[in-house]
Amino acid sequence: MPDRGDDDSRRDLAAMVVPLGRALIAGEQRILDAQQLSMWSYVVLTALADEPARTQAALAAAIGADKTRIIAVLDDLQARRLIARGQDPADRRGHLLSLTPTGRRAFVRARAAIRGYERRLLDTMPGTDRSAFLRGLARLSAMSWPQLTGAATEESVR
Amino acid sequence: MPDRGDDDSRRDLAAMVVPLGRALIAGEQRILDAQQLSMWSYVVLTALADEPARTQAALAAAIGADKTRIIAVLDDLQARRLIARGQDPADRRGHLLSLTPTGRRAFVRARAAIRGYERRLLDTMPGTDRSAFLRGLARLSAMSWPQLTGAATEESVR
DNA sequence: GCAGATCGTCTGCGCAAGCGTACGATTGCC
DNA sequence: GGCAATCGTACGCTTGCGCAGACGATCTGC
Repeated sequence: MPDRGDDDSRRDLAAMVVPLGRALIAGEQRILDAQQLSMWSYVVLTALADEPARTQAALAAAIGADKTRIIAVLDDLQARRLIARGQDPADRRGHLLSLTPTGRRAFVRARAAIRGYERRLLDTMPGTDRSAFLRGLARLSAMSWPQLTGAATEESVR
Repeated sequence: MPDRGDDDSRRDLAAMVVPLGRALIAGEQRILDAQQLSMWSYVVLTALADEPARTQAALAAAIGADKTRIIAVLDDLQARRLIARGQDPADRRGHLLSLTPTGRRAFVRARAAIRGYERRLLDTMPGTDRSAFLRGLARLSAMSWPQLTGAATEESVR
């Protein structure tokens, strides 16, 4: 007999995931405030730490943001010498975006603080649950948007 | 040696949880559209199915909504005979809120559709991971807001 | 070398949500 | 019996976000 017992009583997935997301955002915002970073700034730094971007449009697409809404963020980060916004000699329309050494240090510091915060939360649960939780979360979050939303109407996901 | 290997490379919790929440909302919205229900309507029905409310303010507080913003929702649900908004003989200021039989049927139908959707998503992962994932998620989402956000600044969570 | 696409920037619209205020009706305290 | 508090309702303000359009500068295909 499959353990469907908890299925009827448990709350909806969205009813747990969404408020949790809100709380995580609020908690991380606090940490980032201490580092004078906004959430968007941190997302940008994360993306650029992964790899530099050849255009702002590409960066915006990579982080799922509106291309017009990251301009102010980039302006700020550039003014604080955390990123470099250089001319692309091969295409003078675009801007080459990369982290400065200062920017990379700031990012590493911010991420360490955030990782510490998350670790404190995750350490609330047993170790085996924690890794399974992270594995499951990663799997779901790796699914594409059409896959995730499409399962609402189509009959098979796999 | 603890398995910290994935910790340095994995994405931030919030970066996985928040988009997942958005996708879940979008998927469930699709389902609810088919039942002519909004997300707020569904949340209200869920709360009232659990137990009737003695005042609108209590209901709003229970679902974490603004008391002024559920008025239109209640108006609509009442007009469609899904909820009953009766006068409280003991306190003529408040309204007794409860599900009508029709409302309960609509709720059960909607929840079944949503559960099916979530099951299709969860069945993507191995069974053992699934239950651990749900357990961990439930644990995190059961933590209070001050607990979740406070871990950002304070040193102990437990 | 010209037409059409792309890039960064600016501006404005629309929507949803939270928050505060106000107000009449009503209740409970003392 | 009077005063503060509560309930439901309406209104407006503000913030954040997505989306769209426009513009000059620039690149690419042909």
